[in-house]
Amino acid sequence: MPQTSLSSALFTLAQSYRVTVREAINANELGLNALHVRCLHIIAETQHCTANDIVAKTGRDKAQIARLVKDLIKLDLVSKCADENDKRCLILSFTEQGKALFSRLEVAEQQVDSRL
Amino acid sequence: MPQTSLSSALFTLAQSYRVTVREAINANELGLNALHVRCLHIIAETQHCTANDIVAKTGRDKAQIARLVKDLIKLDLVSKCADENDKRCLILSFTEQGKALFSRLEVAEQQVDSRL
DNA sequence: CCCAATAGTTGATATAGTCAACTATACGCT
DNA sequence: AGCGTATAGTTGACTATATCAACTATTGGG
Repeated sequence: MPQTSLSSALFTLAQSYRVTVREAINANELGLNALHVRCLHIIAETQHCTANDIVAKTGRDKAQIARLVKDLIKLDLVSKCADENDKRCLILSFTEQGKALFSRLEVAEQQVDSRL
Repeated sequence: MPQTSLSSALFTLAQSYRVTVREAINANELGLNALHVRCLHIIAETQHCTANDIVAKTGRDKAQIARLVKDLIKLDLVSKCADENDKRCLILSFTEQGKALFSRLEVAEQQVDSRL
């Protein structure tokens, strides 16, 4: 690890992460990118996750998130359903396929993790 | 730190890094992005750095690197000069301005680093 | 009931990344 | 030397990502 402690390590790690993840899920075949993956994580770890939660956690533009989520829905990894109490909010949750893909993802990530 | 050990930490860290760096150098004003910064790092840490070295270390397309380097030169942060022994190779080095900016960058990165 | 605020969507546009073709120089061979 | 091939870098055309602004639908508070 070179003198430029953090940044180089960070870049290297991120790159290694990306490669591993892409292989684990069929990222290329499905047309998924790093942000799609990030969305999946947030959906997984957030109770009653909405698009707006993803916007808040990623700091990205809501238009972009709307389109990413649309992709995930089109791939049948995620489904959305209006909140009973507030019909503006669309709660996102995994489909069975989505759950399966996400667990493959977690395995892959632990591989990177253990390589540290 | 949540259960999804690595990836979340990585994303959070990367985001924190980006924000700090952007503020440190006038990234927005200068029109620099994360990859420009990465290029600066590689130029700093590589002896007789060429565009090709950057391509090798980042794994990015050489067209993209060519354009990033062109930006850095236009901003007068970096200068290029043909290698005596092989005139195809254009050696990249910091200008005085580039050095100044890079040291601000290093300070900012150490802030993120110490926040760990 | 009206107004301001919020969640999400869409269209237009800007920025970043990729692929293929090209120029110029260098190297190895006979 | 002269030829073919490899390499460094540049450029143009294209695709993918990201951003901005305008819009709809719903909500909550006077």
